[in-house]
Amino acid sequence: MDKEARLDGTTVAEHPEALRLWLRLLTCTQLVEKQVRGGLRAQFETTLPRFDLMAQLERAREGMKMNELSRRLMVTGGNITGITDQLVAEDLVERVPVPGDRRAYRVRLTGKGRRQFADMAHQHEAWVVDAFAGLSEKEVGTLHRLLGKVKQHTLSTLLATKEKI
Amino acid sequence: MDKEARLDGTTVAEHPEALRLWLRLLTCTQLVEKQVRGGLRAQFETTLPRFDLMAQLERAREGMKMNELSRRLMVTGGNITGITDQLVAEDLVERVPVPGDRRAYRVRLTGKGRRQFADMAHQHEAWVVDAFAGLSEKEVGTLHRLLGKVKQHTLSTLLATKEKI
DNA sequence: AACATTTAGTTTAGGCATAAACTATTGCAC
DNA sequence: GTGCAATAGTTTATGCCTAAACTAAATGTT
Repeated sequence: MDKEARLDGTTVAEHPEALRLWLRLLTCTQLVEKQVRGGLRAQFETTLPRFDLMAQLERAREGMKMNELSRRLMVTGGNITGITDQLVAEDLVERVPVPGDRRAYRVRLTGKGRRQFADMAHQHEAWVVDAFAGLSEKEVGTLHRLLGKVKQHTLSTLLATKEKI
Repeated sequence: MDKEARLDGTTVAEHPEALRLWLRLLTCTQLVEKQVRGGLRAQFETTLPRFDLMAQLERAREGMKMNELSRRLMVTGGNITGITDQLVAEDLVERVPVPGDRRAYRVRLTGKGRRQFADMAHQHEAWVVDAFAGLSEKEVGTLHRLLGKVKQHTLSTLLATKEKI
């Protein structure tokens, strides 16, 4: 049923716990993502990347530049171009020029986009709350804290790699 | 830098913790995945899906049927067809007929595939261990346990949805 | 002013993933 | 044994995503 089954004696001789943890983390993420993607598709005929992009814009009334979106969503610029093109075509988002820099523009939600996002965000929250409903409040806190440590550690080694410190 | 920035007051009025947790879970997974994908690409000129498929086969000496791979890796059959085709072309994997069922066959590692996988698995483990090096042994255990609860809960609601219980 | 570098965004080629339609075989009901 | 549903795997169309090459505009150096 899932990848955790992959584990066995020979591969994980030395640090089985880390590998097991990684596979479980991956499985959990995939399961929740599957729920969310399915819901977005079934109820709103949209996708997670489009939702994510709109979520970024929702709290930037002035809009956001492409490279900012790219950084925030942790995806490449070309990808942002593609998704933005779609959303523009459906009039959910618009490109507005940046005065003083003819290379750049800001992307921002249209009225239609803002309304549609509000609907989706509401449902989205419900799906996510469901996904973690098996945990107590305290457990949610613990999980958040521990993942915070993982994030910190990984981010710093990632930066170290890139900047050759 | 990452999606967690997405959060703000209006969207998460009721269950901010669950949403925050979800975004952090997603971020962690993406960060670790990025490390692993990058490593596989740089050092072995391969990809995570290919590695995952070979990992499944490594512990099935007789090989595995396509639909079994599909279930285990949680991806569609068509996808398995494509990845298997590539691996066959590189002689890392072979299709062997199943006696008594001319529709099916088993996919299994070749000698070359088995040797190459051993190398990769070794490196892979190192990357994963690194990713969680910021946690104590006890914290790893706690994280694993809590994610186990999430997995259980999500799996059961997912089954409930599919089977219309 | 002239030239190189950087920055903003797009395009292209290719891999991964899906859903849905398809082919071929199996096995069951009758 | 004929017909038909289920099963095994593939194909097709489409979308996400990346890296790398590209265009155009801005900036910095001399």
